[in-house]
Amino acid sequence: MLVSNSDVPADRKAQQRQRILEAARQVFFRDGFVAANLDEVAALAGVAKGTLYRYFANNADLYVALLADNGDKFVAKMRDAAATPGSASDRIRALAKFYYGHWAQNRDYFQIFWALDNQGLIGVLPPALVGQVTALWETGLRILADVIDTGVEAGEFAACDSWEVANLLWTVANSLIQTEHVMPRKELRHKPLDVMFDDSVELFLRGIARVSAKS
Amino acid sequence: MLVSNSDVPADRKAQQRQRILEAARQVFFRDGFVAANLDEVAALAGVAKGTLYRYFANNADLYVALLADNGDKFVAKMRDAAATPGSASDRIRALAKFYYGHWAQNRDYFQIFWALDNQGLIGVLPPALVGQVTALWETGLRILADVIDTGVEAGEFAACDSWEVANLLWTVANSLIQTEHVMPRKELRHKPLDVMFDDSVELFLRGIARVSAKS
Amino acid sequence: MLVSNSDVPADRKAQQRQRILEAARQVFFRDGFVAANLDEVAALAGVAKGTLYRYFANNADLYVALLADNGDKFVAKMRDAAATPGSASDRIRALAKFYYGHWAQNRDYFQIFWALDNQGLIGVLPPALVGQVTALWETGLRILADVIDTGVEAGEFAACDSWEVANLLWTVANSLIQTEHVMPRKELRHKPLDVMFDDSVELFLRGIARVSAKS
Amino acid sequence: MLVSNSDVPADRKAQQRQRILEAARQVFFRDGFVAANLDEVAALAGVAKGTLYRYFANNADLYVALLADNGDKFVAKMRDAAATPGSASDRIRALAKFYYGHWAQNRDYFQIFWALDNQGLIGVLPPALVGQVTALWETGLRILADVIDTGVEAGEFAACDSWEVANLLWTVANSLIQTEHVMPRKELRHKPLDVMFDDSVELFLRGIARVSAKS
DNA sequence: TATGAATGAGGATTCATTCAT
DNA sequence: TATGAATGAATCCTCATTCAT
Repeated sequence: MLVSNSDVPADRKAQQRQRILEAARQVFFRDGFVAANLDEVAALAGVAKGTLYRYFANNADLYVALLADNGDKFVAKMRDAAATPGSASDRIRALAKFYYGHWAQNRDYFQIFWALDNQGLIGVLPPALVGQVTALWETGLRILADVIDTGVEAGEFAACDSWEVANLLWTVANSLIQTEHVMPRKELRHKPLDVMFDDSVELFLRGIARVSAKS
Repeated sequence: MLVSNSDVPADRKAQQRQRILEAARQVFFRDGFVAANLDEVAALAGVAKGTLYRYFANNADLYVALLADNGDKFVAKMRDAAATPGSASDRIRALAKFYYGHWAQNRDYFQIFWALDNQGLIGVLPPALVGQVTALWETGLRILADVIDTGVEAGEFAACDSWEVANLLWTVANSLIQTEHVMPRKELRHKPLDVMFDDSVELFLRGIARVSAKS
Repeated sequence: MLVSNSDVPADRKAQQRQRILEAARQVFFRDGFVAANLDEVAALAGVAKGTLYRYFANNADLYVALLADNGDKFVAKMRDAAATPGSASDRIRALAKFYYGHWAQNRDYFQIFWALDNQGLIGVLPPALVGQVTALWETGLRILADVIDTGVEAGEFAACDSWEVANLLWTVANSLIQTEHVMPRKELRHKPLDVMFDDSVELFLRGIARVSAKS
Repeated sequence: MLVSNSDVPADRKAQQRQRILEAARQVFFRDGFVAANLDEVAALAGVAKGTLYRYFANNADLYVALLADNGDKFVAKMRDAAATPGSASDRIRALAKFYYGHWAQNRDYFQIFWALDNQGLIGVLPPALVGQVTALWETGLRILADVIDTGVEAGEFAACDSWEVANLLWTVANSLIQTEHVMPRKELRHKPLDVMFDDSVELFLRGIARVSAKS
């Protein structure tokens, strides 16, 4: 055999772990962390409830894993977007575009992510989880700040505190997404989210543009 | 003298109600809606568990009342801020200042407000509540959009879709606040929230300023 | 004044007592003793909950009063029916007719009466209540047995243990009524209750008739 | 050997279920449906409170199961009694004898059965339960009516509406039982229930006998 | 005497977690 | 390793009764 027979169960295990994570994602998304029901997670994953505990120590641990799961892929793609050729503005637009698309594909993930605090989980969850999330956040900000720095160096943007500005842009993007969740009464909007995403990036870019460039 | 002494018990009742609301605010803030414990609310309010149910039909109703409680005061103050004399930009600054201050004084209230969606409460809570929150939201946006409109009319801002722009500004403000809750690791910030609030407003104002004004 | 002013409140009291009893009748009937809700009784009676306790010591006492209330009227009317002129058979028919009519007019009362045991109230309720009910029962049986005795003496019925026979007839009547409550699926019946009442009385009369009388 | 050992847990489950049902029977009998306490059921069954909910969805479901439990055995035995050789009268006597014996052995079951209406459970309980009870009732009546029909055909009984007559007999039997519960003060009786059962059957048989047979 | 606010014991139900098989 | 039965702590909500006004 090309594959040692001890690897097969290992693969199995990995697959099962994924199935559980996928089930958890759905349930946690729909019901929130506190209201989520492990019975349902188990049922959706097609395993017994007790089996969950062979893969995840408990509720919170499953939650942690859920958050960690997408993190790596996310950062990698974000770097790709930041490496788009073109001006700093273009790269910011590319980042925004990626971010929006990523959200559209992973709404539930963002949901869980934001819920971190709103459900009073910080302080309850193991510090390791909070650390992971924070690290992810920081990495994203760093990528953004770097792009802004290059824009400033190239004379494209006015001199600024790139870290703060990155924070602002990051904040705007997340907020648009968040609001989409929080305020489902779409008539308050009258513009679809992707348009608002573009518009807010443009507004933002105008806000940080080098003034002399405008004259 | 003109007031009959039968109003005294009514006052009592109102006070009791306020005490319960205050206790609920603390508990709901700390634990979130789903995890909140009515026993504890009762204990904090210094009443028996059963007494809660004389004032609020249940969990959700208490939550509703909590949200409604601050709403009216909020809108009134926001109108005051919007009526500040000065340019549209100044009035927007005043609104932002008020908003930040209001948050600083009512952190828990915002917390509860945002939790609406993150805990999957929309769809669980009585439509009346969701309607109330949405109406509050809309009123705030309307006030903001009106200020922007006057700024456009005065030639202070570029022509724009004031409703959308109001949405953006509103979003930024809320997001800064929200992020403050979600990301307590302050070292990712390096600037205090009030400064970021000011900076983002300035960035925003630059973003919507009439371009010719810059030349 | 023709009426001393101390009697007026006494009348008031009696009226209020009646109103409470009437309200209790409705609620106890609909919900049964255990599930009945004093809040609702008070509301229906148009008094405050605390007021109930000025008229009745507690739950059970109200229940007792409810049962006692109709008892006297019931016995008096039953005596009237038993005094109908005619044969013993005719008087039994008159009693049955009265009993059916009384039930039709006081369904809820019978309901409460029967519920005595089915809700495990005997043993819980004060012995005074159980005594009252039993006495009522006994009085009814005695009236019936006396009629049967006269029928036997008149050679209309076969010699029999009139007390036992009265018990049987009494039982049949109550049971028809009881079944009407317990088995609302009327299609199991196909005859209306009044007809069955009549038929069972005739069957019963045939059953106790002096055999020689038939030849 | 042919039976897989996977049936063992199934057996366990069935036993556990029976133990819970038995405990429920005692508690429900003593206290009635509304006043019954699941804590006590669990304690009596020797299981944890939560365990009840693995077997029965809730209060009412347990009640349903309780009623359904005896139903099948009851019908089977009743058919046996109806198949006794002899005259229609004898078969009716056999049915009465069975019915009395069944009651004597399953007093609590009858108790629960009758309580259906007296506690206002019809309309509260799931229609499925009411349907089950009604079906049981109907089956019993059908068996009885069939016996009466054969008696009429054999010239043993007078022509009659067998369904109505079955209803009457059924009613008498239930009522005697019911009264035994409702009126525990035995001194009102002076004859034991089994004697009254026999006597009432004889009275009934005389009542429906072919008149000409008497001459 | 009437009120109705307050009480708190009581009971149903849920669900994360454990553990024997 | 996987199972799923059992657990019991946790929490919501009800309502008869009391008592200060």
